[in-house]
Amino acid sequence: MTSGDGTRKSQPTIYDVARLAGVAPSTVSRAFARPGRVNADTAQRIREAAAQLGYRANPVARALSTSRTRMIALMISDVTNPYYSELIRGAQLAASQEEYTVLLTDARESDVVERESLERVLPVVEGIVIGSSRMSDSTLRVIAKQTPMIVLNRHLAGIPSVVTDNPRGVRRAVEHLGELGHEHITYVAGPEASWADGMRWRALREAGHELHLHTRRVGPVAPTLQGGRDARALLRPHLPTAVICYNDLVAIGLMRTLTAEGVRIPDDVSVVGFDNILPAELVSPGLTTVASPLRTLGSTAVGNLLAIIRGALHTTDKPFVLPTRLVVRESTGRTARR
Amino acid sequence: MTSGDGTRKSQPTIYDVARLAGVAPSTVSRAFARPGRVNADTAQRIREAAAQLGYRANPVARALSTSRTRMIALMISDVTNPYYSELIRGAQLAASQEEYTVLLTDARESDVVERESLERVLPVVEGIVIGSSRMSDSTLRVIAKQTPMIVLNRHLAGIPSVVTDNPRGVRRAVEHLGELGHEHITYVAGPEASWADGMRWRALREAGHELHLHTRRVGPVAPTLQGGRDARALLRPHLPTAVICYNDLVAIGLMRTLTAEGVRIPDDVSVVGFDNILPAELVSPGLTTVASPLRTLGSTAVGNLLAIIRGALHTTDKPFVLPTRLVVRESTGRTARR
DNA sequence: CAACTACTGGCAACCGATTGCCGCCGTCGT
DNA sequence: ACGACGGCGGCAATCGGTTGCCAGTAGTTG
Repeated sequence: MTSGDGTRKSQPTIYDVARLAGVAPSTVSRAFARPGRVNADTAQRIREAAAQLGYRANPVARALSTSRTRMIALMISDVTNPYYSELIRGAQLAASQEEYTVLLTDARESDVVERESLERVLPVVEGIVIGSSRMSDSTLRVIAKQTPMIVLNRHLAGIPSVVTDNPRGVRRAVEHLGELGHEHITYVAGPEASWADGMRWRALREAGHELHLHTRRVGPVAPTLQGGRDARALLRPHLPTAVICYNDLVAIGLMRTLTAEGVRIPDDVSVVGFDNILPAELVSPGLTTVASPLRTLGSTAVGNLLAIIRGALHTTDKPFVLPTRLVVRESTGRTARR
Repeated sequence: MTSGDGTRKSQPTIYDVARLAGVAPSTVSRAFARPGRVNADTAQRIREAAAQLGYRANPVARALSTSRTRMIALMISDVTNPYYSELIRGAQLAASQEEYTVLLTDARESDVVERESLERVLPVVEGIVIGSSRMSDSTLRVIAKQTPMIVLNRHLAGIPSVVTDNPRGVRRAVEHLGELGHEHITYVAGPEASWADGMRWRALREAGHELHLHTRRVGPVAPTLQGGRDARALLRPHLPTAVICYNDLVAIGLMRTLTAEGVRIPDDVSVVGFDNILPAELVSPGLTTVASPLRTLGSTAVGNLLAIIRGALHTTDKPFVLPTRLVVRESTGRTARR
């Protein structure tokens, strides 16, 4: 009972090529894998035979004996989040440059799914980039012991990471609000487990202190549109004039809720987000945000990972820091309120 | 010179388990693969030994002899496009239900990249879902001959596909505009290679004819925000009162350009998009759009593909049609103009 | 009691590449 | 003339499972 498709004819193997070229299979293998090891004429004959048969090396067989699959995993918590679009793009970019394939594992915000897909994928990949994860530091360390790993926007002693320069970004945002005359800034916090959240709040406190602005923290809320809607309630009874949100989705959710109430942005409230995802540019008013170099984040993570796999880069403890940039749009301005 | 990571200790194999349990490796294999084939007591002993060693079957080795990798490919032209977020999610959902892994191949809108990543991925997967592709029908047919394939929103005789019910959706949109008093509808066309584009325009013509509305077609434009901006010029000299765009991105791009010019939406122009991607809900005014069941599209495609691989589903020629739904938001209304 | 069957477990041959080691051959040095 | 050596190709083991086939045992049947 063959499955319903057309004849899936078996690909030619190294043995077929060897027979046609009149050499041993091992010679065929070497002809492709180590140039120079085989006599130029022989190699030429082999290449012709291979071309004639349309031979392509079977990656599975190769992986079995070399245990190099040329695949890496990229683990994220939610493909649906626009934050990851550009990140994935960057990762793919860097991977395909070295002829690697990236296996996307989407945890769908569930730790069960995360564990399962990780287990399915781990034995197949040569390394893994943790874009985001619900797993504990210790669990991650266990995994890192088995396979090369890079972590994004999170700090784990002994495990290489790539992070964005939150302090600088926050600083710029605070300066911007300060220049607009705001004296109080409220931070809408994201998930407590988020390392970036801690960084942002701390940086905000410090910047506020230096620039003589009052800071306050509310939350945490979920890092989603809904989280932003939920944040509205946390801003009672006195709506602040300036709000910095954990990320763009939260900021957008909040803006929409406020706008629906008749609150004017930026006249009544200025709102700032983080990351600069695509929708930040599309909403009205456009969202002022601390932009992360999302694509670069993905590509340097993969680049570093491949370097480690290659043995070219030594597992450095120091996080690799990527610069941020304040993108000013229309969601921030002088307050019309007293 | 080992690479910089911790000791990547080799996983235990069936040979280790066999030794510990005092049986032959083949028995271990059978104990897991065919329940009942091995005596219950023996199987129990083997399971204990495996647990003790923390044995996990090596998927690469298994794939070599069975040529079943439990991986499928999902090919799309641009991960960055929000259209694919939900689609990917749906695909992952269906795949993980049957313990399959999906390999995302992002063509980055380049045929070279598309070919390369496809070649890298094809020998490894058991089947492929074409989410979008620049490849010609004949090229796709060649590939379909080698491996099970499902195509989305495109029709290829002899190759199973999953499509959205464009005619019905268009019909609803036209009725909606008709009810609002519009008498002329302009269609901003997408890429000529797009099968969906042809469907939409044809359905629009027909619906317009039946409902006694005038229809016109401009374009084509790229299926992106920029395409939408470009579309503005095509609407001169007389701005129509109602525009249906190839997809949401085009619609949003167009709306932004118009709004920047001071054109009021929907008072001066009503705009309708297709697909109902996330930003459609976020922009102001909210975009009225013919929603595709994106997640379902992804999951049924993968579901059908796996059924074909399993041999359970026969390669049907008939496209699998998924219903659309008109989502009315604020971008459509009665025209204030004469 | 012979014959037949069902149940189990082992042997060994794959799947398709990679690679250590050996041997053949021709060349060069002394 | 003989040994050393470099170039090149083949042999065979290996990666870790899967599976067809066979044999031994026990239970059943006539």
